[in-house]
Amino acid sequence: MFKPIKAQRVFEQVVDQIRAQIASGTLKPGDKLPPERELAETFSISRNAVREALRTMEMSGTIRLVKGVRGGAFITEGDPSFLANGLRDMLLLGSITFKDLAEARLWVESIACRVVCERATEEHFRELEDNIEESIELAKQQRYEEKDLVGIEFHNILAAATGNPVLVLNVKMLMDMMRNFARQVPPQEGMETIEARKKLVRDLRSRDPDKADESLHILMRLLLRRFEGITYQMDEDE
Amino acid sequence: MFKPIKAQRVFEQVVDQIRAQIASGTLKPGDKLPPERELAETFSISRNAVREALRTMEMSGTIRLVKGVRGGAFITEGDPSFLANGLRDMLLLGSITFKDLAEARLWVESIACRVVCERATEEHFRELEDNIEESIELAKQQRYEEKDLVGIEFHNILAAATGNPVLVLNVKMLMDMMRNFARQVPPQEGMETIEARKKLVRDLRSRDPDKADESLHILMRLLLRRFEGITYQMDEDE
DNA sequence: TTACGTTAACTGGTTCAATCTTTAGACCAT
DNA sequence: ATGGTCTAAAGATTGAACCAGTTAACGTAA
Repeated sequence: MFKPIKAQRVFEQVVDQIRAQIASGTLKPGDKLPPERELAETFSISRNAVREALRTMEMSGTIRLVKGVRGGAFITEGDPSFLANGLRDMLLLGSITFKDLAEARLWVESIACRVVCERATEEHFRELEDNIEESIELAKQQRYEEKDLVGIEFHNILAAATGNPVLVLNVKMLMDMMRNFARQVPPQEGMETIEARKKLVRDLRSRDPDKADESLHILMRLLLRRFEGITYQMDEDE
Repeated sequence: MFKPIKAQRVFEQVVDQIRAQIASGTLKPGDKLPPERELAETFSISRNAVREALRTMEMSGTIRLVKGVRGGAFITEGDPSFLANGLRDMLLLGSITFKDLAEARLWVESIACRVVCERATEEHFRELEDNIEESIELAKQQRYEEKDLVGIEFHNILAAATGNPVLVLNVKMLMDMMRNFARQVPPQEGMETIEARKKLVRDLRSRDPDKADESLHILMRLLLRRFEGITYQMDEDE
């Protein structure tokens, strides 16, 4: 019947008002908010309260804060990759193991592959191939760390090829969480995963979901082998 | 070769240090951080900087701030429902449509159903049935808003029955985003969705993934019908 | 003894004013 | 052109003060 009373803090009201402006279309991506001092004055609140509000929105990826002249708070386009920051803590808090993560990732990417087989355009396949070429080039130059980053990007591109931004978000989150584990193992130097990726793209191109799924499993097995030590460590914790 | 230098702000260093404490196990869920004033002193920074750090961690769901004596900053268990705040903005910023969301949800829950067929225990099925009973009870009492909340919980229970916390997290996120849309339509009064849920649980119990998947599709169609107006609105925007 | 009100202390929430630091651009000298 | 210096704008940080909610301890009256 009655709702619990929740003391709304000042900075929360500020966030709500700015959000409302975004919702109503008054503020669009790329727009700049007034400077902190000015916001404080128009809201008749302290600058600290404004800062906490901006900090909140920065952390949720809604705005980007840039310092200096021509600086300020800018409404972002809406790239949700920042979300991983909060999720990383979930890992630290021990509620998620590497095994859970790898399993969920396989499930989600498996869907992605099936959808890609149905929907992807030639353009998408080319993007995936370009990404692989980039990995090969970096491997030749022995720039293994950058190669790993490009390798992660491969999966983001794969998700993007589904055309569903929610799935992209999902995969990005999972990849970011994985990267947290990746720091614990040396960067990949071999070419097996690149070969596996090539095979996957071939299967996707031939629009064969079952073969693509199989290729994905091969790719994931390579990944798991690389993280073997961590997997064991996780198992022991259980 | 060189990486861009990113000035690390004071509050970010604080967040990192606290995170490190969590990672090392020194800080566990339920633990209380020292009061703001004390943290400021030990870090040799101002209280405002501490506050911005705490605000950041509060927004990412890592800590819970409570006021008053015996108050302070407490490490949370790791419930990721906070993500909805940031994701809501993604919706507002137009990078995600209702169609994308519903589609992704169907994909993810479809997996969940298949896994549940393999893994769920009798206990899980009972939980689902108890949830349905609760919905029926609330419907009889015409407490439709609470009934809707219980209905959302049904899907969280379903995800939990997979035993994979990452999937749970995923479903919770999607449900939170959906709830954002749900505010725009009147609460559900009919019994069709409850019947559909009953059928789904029956199929899950008989461990028949294909029939369960079909039941899930029926359930989703009911959902989509309810949100029809919004769906159209989204389509027009495209 | 029990119930109720009062008070004190602790803690996050907020304000204010000042200073520090980074940045983009303008201007200038080499 | 290249590099240096200056300046204004904006966020980053500080420190001190005060506000407000919460809890426990205490005291008083039924």
